[in-house]
Amino acid sequence: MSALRHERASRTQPDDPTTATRILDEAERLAQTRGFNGLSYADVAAVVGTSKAALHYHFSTKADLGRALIERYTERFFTALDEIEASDAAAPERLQRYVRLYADVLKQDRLCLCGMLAAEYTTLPDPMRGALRVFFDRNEVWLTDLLEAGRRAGTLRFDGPARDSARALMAVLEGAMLLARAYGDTKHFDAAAAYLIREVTAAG
Amino acid sequence: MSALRHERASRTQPDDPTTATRILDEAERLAQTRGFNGLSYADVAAVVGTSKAALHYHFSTKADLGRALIERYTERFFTALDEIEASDAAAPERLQRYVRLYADVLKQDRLCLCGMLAAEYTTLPDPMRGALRVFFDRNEVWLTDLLEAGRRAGTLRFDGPARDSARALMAVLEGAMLLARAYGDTKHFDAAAAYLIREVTAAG
DNA sequence: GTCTATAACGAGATAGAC
DNA sequence: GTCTATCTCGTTATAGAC
Repeated sequence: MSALRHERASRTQPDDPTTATRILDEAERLAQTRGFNGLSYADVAAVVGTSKAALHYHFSTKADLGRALIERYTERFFTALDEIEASDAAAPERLQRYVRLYADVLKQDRLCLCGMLAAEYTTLPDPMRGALRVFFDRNEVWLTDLLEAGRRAGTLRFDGPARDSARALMAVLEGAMLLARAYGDTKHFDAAAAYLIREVTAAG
Repeated sequence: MSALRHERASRTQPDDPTTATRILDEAERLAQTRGFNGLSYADVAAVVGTSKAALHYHFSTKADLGRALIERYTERFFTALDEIEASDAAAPERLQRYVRLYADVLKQDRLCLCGMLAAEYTTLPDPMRGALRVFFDRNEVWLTDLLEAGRRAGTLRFDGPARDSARALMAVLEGAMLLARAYGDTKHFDAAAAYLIREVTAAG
């Protein structure tokens, strides 16, 4: 028992839902609602029930915390994309499930973490900027592959390079979240998403 | 001469390009690049060449400054839209000119002021929130009217309510600016905008 | 691993002279 | 209308006890 506890304590990033994880959870929530600059160690510590100093033990600087946030978010997001990959759904259904990932975030009154951080881009420390672009690059690749497969199969329809459509798709999703939240009305998002899916889904 | 100077001094908001205007100019630039929360009185004062206290004379609180920023931006934006209205261009051409308004902002390495503020929405003082929604509401109305006119004339093509397409259009423009700036590459924006215009423009 | 205490700085805002 | 000076508060970050 005490041996086990000691083993946990000796790790810098425990994988059971302890302090570090709860810090990330609350920091993520705040970053998605108020932005990274609108997030303070004091806010996080208050909810987690610890002290500002304890936070600095786990994430020595705010830039470290921010980078960890993006990396965890990215991993979780692409785990969800892997599940879509693993299914036998056709391209339009996969696209809808992709859109639903964004819609689920918005339903929690949050923005996409990386969309929010993109707005704050010029004020972010360098390691965070790099991690952000990794997220968007991987999204672009995933979507581009999906669009090309759908076009080959005749289930998706669009003109021009698939990559351009992938970028437009990401843009409309990020932008629609932004506007929907300002209106406190997820229907703004749903309407924009439905429009995009309709445009890209082959008739019949 | 001294009478003239006195007349100017007696106004709270002079309409010649003096201090208040220069404050707004620089505050706007900072808000569009770093965000409203990333903008400080000290930053603005340094560029304008005055003091923080002088700023407080013109805009007693930061919320006042913010509201003034949005209102001036909105007026300027709709002045540009009025010019498009006044032209005899067809709907597709008008839409392209609308998109160009956004592209021009991005070329200055800025985001749409209101798109940026939408990301910071939850942290904004109430008067600013109201002013923001006025901007988006008026945009939605203007675009909806344009889309409906184009569909009637047979020059634009889209399914469903024009308002939904208007919202999707705004979303993709705001989102594409966000992503393009993170990549430091306006081509990201141009590709997304071109995709949207292509989808909505009637063939032939 | 977490605490108290505090350093060091920058923010928005105010007072009062000129 | 603008200045200097200052106040108060919140921020990130650190030191050192336990």
